[in-house]
Amino acid sequence: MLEKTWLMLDAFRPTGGPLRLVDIAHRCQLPKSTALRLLNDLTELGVVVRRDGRYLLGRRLFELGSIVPLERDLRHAALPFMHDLFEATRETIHLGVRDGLDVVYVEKIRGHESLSLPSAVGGRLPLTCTGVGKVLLAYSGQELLDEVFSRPLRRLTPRSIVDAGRLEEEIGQIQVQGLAYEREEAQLGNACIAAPIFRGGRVVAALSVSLPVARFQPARLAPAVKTAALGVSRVLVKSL
Amino acid sequence: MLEKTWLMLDAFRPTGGPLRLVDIAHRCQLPKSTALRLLNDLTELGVVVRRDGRYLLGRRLFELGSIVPLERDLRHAALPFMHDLFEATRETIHLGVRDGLDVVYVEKIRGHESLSLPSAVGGRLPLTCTGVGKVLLAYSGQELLDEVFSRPLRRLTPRSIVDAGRLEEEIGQIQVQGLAYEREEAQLGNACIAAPIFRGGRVVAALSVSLPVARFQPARLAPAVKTAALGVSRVLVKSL
DNA sequence: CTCTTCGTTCCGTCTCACGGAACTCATTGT
DNA sequence: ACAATGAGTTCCGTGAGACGGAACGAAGAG
Repeated sequence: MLEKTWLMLDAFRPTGGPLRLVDIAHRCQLPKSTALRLLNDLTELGVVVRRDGRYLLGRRLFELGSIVPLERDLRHAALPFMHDLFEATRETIHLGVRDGLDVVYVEKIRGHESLSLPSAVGGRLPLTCTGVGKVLLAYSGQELLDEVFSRPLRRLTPRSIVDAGRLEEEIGQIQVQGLAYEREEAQLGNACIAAPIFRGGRVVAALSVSLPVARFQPARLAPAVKTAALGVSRVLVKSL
Repeated sequence: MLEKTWLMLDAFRPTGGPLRLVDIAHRCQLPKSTALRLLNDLTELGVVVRRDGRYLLGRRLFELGSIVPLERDLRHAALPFMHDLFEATRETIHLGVRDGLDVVYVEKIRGHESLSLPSAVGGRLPLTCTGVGKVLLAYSGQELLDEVFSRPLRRLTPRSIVDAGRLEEEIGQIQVQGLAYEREEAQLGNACIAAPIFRGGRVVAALSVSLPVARFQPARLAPAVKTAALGVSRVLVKSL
């Protein structure tokens, strides 16, 4: 029953709702009566909320999610540097960690005129399609690389890297430069530059600047991103 | 059983762990064997995580919490203005909403040298002890005020307002000025100025600037906070 | 070496989660 | 006007599995 509950909550991805009863039941392959009962229970608990007949994820979930320790400490350490980076570049800043073969975005800073990205805090994208993901991949060791190469590479745009050789080469470059570039591999029109954040010798996260390809100037952005990522790494060493 | 599960997750407040089995069992008034079973289930689901014998809240919770729609839309609308405000003041910025008689912080921006506040995203404080809370209180209607006054006012510091008359008077001032001030009522050494965010004629949130009392200059901060809050209100009207 | 204290395992009891079926209520099509 | 569809909801008999007391093992503390 617990399993069913969390399956239902997952059904709310990626928007958090609003969803109708039947949709939820269908996505989870559950009988309507079962779905209804569980949703009623969850509503009573404040985990989901009902608004004009539809269900949405509720505040209790938000509150608990906000205090998840790993993410919270990382964000706490990284946010000031992300703000520095934002002020220096005026572009969208992302902080992401790895979970399996995905990158999960943990924090984001955007300006008024920000481009709309397929990423959102709490969202997932394939490691191989994003700057943040490629950095994490390049520093996470051989076993992970083997696993990535053991299945076909996912594609989000015509520019996504789907050739294993091409990716391998790029991973090598990233390891040398300490930086990853990405051009329209996650979303057309969008480019990104990313740098790794370390703790105790291992990558724990990555920082990136995303912007329209038209404005993409790697040489200008590279030092700023590197500096910021390094700053976060230094704080992490002390605090965690 | 659902209820027990969420009771257990609440036991992780406010830090998210790490907690020992017995502590969790004790906080929830559950037998050890029951607590163990549930924690095992939750661990398997990725909702909690086990690290050297202790339990912590896990990433699945973080991801789901991040996509809770109400909070997400509000944050999305407010963040650019919060950054403006941060750049103008270089002080800690908060965004909070009301839940019952508490304020729940939904977003926060802080600089490198930031003061450590009792607030954190996902954290709760009594409405009457914070700038954000007092603003929300002042614009949420009479029923809420009645409820607040129907029980003794909570105290966080020697300066917290515990006199009903005093609070009533201040509520009046807030309604006139469209701004709330707070001096060491939530934490000694800390002051704050807050302004309401509206949507469809009702308060939905409040924005605040927090800083050491020594640097507190209401006259300088007031216009910036008001402008930012107004900006958010305008965006909300369009988008939601 | 004994006394705690914590995590873990086991198992008999009985609750309550489960989901099929039937019902209501709009909405749509003919 | 009247079926027909598809939504949300209610009901209830069955049986899986949640429950928690008790006993066990391990690791410190004094």
